[in-house]
Amino acid sequence: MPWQKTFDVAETLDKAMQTFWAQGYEATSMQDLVERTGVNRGSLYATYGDKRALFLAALRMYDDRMRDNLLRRVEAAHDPRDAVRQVFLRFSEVNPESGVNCGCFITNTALELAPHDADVCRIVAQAQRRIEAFFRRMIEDGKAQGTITAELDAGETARGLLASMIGIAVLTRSRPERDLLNGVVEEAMRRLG
Amino acid sequence: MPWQKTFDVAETLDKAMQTFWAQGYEATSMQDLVERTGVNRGSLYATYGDKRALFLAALRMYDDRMRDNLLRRVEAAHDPRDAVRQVFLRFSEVNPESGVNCGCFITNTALELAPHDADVCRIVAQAQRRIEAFFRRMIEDGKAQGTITAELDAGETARGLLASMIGIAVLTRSRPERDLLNGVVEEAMRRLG
DNA sequence: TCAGGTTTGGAACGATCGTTCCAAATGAAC
DNA sequence: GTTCATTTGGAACGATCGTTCCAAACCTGA
Repeated sequence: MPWQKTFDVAETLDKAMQTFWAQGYEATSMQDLVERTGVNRGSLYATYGDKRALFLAALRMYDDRMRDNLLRRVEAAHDPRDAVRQVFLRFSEVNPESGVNCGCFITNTALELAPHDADVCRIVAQAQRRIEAFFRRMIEDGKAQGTITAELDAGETARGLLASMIGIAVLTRSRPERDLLNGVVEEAMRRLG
Repeated sequence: MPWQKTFDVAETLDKAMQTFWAQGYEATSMQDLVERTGVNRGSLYATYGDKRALFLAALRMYDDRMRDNLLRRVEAAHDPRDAVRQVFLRFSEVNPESGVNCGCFITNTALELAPHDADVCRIVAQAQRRIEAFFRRMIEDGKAQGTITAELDAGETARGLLASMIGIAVLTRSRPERDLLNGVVEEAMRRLG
């Protein structure tokens, strides 16, 4: 196979992303990635660069999908109040595709790498700001439509929802109890009135 | 020094704990621990066992201190409402001793190891349940004293505060902005009425 | 003062880490 | 069919990982 690769670049990056997502950066070896993607060492290095570059590409892919496949679609398909709930449910419920819930890749990375890697920190912080802005916009829209309490401070409440969402992503990995996670979601929704 | 060690066992464990806390388990090598504690390899192994045992001892030490030096003291020194705020501030403000804020060791560990290590998961989940129970008790006491809104469901609100606290611990490492962290604390306190 | 058992420090182990390198395989272009 | 740029698979690199081991240093009890 000379003039074109024998593997799908995006599909392989997706498998690498799932591996990093589930195991973290340090706990994932290049050998793990070779086995999970089915692509050889040399090809991985030639295509994506070294381990850190591959991780950054995976993180950006996750970030892009969160923006395009989650926030955008949810905003288009639901009223503001339900849109917020849908985002929460995404992180509290088991992924129907993989059958497991690895929480949030951004949140996992925020704790493991953000304090020690400026490039990672920038991507993570930007993703968190985007979610915060999404919540704020939904709250403002909901207030305008009358489905969310008008007295709320949109900015402060959005920050609170962001923290709650992150908390859910963590609890999902340490206490995957349906009652607990649903309870946190309901408590968060109740703040919206 | 034959019949007694030349280093303080608890003090050395404290230094190891701070290293694991700041860097995580995988990113911390035994060589790091030797340098940070000033204790030699052989002594660390003879005293604490292997790396995982040392980590578990450090995690238990953190858990014990959170129970004895944070929750217990805060509960004794403040009214229920302020006690909740004090716990939040502990995780959102820079530690005056170390000069940095590494977030919450339990939360860091919840993401990195809890899904893949049953012993770690048990310690982490128990610590989280203890904080949740603390919040619930403070809410019930505050309701009885009239400083917290009587209409609140103590159990559900406590779960919400736990998630918010975890969110703060994560944001501290990825977006250490005073306005953001204070805002989340204020939003959480506002729920108590 | 001497003997005994414990701690200590550092050398050394095999395994695995991330990374590099290269001969073999490949299929489009001529 | 020949040529050739490119990919491929796996061997191999040095570094570092967690861990083990042991001679030397040491203080306590006799």
